[in-house]
Amino acid sequence: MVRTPILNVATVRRLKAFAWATDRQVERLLSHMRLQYVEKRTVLFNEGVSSDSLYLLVSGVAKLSLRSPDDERVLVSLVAPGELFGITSLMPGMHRAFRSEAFSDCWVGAVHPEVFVTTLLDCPFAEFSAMMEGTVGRWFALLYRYTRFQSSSLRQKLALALLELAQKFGARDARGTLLILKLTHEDLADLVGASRQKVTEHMKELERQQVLLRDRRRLIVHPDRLRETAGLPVEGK
Amino acid sequence: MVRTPILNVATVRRLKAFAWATDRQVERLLSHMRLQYVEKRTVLFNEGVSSDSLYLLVSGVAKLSLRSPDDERVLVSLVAPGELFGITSLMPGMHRAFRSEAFSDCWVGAVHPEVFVTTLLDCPFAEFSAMMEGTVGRWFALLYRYTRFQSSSLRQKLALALLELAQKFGARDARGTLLILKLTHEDLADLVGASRQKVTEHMKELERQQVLLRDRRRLIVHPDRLRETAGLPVEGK
DNA sequence: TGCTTTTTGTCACCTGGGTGACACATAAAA
DNA sequence: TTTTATGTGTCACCCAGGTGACAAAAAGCA
Repeated sequence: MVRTPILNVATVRRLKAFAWATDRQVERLLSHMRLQYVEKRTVLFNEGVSSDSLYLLVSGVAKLSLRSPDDERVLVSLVAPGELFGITSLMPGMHRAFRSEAFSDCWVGAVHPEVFVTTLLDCPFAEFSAMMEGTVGRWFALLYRYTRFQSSSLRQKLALALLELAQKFGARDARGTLLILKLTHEDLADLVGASRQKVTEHMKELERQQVLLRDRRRLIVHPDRLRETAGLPVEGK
Repeated sequence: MVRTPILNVATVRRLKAFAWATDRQVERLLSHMRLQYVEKRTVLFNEGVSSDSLYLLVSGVAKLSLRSPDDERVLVSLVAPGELFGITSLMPGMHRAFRSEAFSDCWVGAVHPEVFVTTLLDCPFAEFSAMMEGTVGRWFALLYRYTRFQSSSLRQKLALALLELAQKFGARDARGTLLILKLTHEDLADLVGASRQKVTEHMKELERQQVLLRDRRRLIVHPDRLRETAGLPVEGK
């Protein structure tokens, strides 16, 4: 039998969560929090699903992870009691970046992100989340790329990096997406954490496979094929 | 001679920056923005310094990078026109995580983070930034770790990961910092992106070097020594 | 307490990617 | 132009870390 923990202001303070909030705010927040018991190994949410809850870990350890294309698992982070997680819910456009599951038996509190924002910060949720997306949204993209890197070959890393560059610096072109940047192989090497020589080799190979082509020192890439070599699901399947 | 670009609401819209803001807000923001020309290779800010400006890239390409202990450079990201960068300034406690320099000649607009927040979101800056720190602050720590991973050996990655775990799950102990978690070598392997076998080897070695010790299945680590093997500057020098 | 399952430790062997070296091509500068 | 600097292509060689395999040790479980 598991005893339900008491979740009040004192508990929250002990957990060092919401340190900046007043007692009244915390109380209000708690009244909207659904406390739930999650058994070890249970999945709280999966990567890719849309996100509508923000979680506070009350006790136990939660795990954020990600399954790479070749089915390797990446353990992104372990969440300690008192930490908030499931933060993509603060940016409504965004889907869960990671899967979350209980690393040990846990007690977890769930709140709606709107309630969270409006009780702790008096400003409309829509404004706040737009702000978040405009400022930190990009940082998530970075984190996403780096976690993917973890279990990728150099070739895949290159594809991933070029894909990101195509999104940022790409211009439509008859032959594909033109990168309006002059990048040396050394720059790419620094970006993917590899040696210049190997980058040269792989770029040649990607060219041979028609994944990209070069016009002087400009790159023209084929996003779908890049996505494929990166091991990502191809758009429109 | 370089022609100063005109920065008005129309320009901002074209850049797709602050898409969520009203014309009036954008106008107000622009009136507080200091536009500056930054020549290729010039450093805008260095990692580790305290951050008091938020930047909007108006034209050109900016670069976020980081120098690892063994002087390897990591190119974290290239910033495209219309993007905001120098986002740590929104969390006052935080120091710059990366160095920023001009990848090509750039025009950059700088604003004070307070002005930014209070014009776009009517809520006190202090509250907003506390909120940011409490929610996305941890994500920055992750990004930081992953960017460091880029140019590290397995031994260093392990040290880095254990250090993070010690901060989250550590309890003071006579012999060092006790991790209140039962972690298998496989968990650690997933965390650093390595094979279980090699993790075992390195853990044995770290034990031999007294960087950590084991009490049954609990780890007791020595943060200073971990920091040293991770190639980070040791606290208190 | 014994039995089963999960971890740990340690091999031998293989491979992706790092390193240094150097010729060649391309750009920038004079 | 010619000169000089910077980027690219391709070697041969080396090593950190991956893989598979298996025995020993712990931890759970009846």
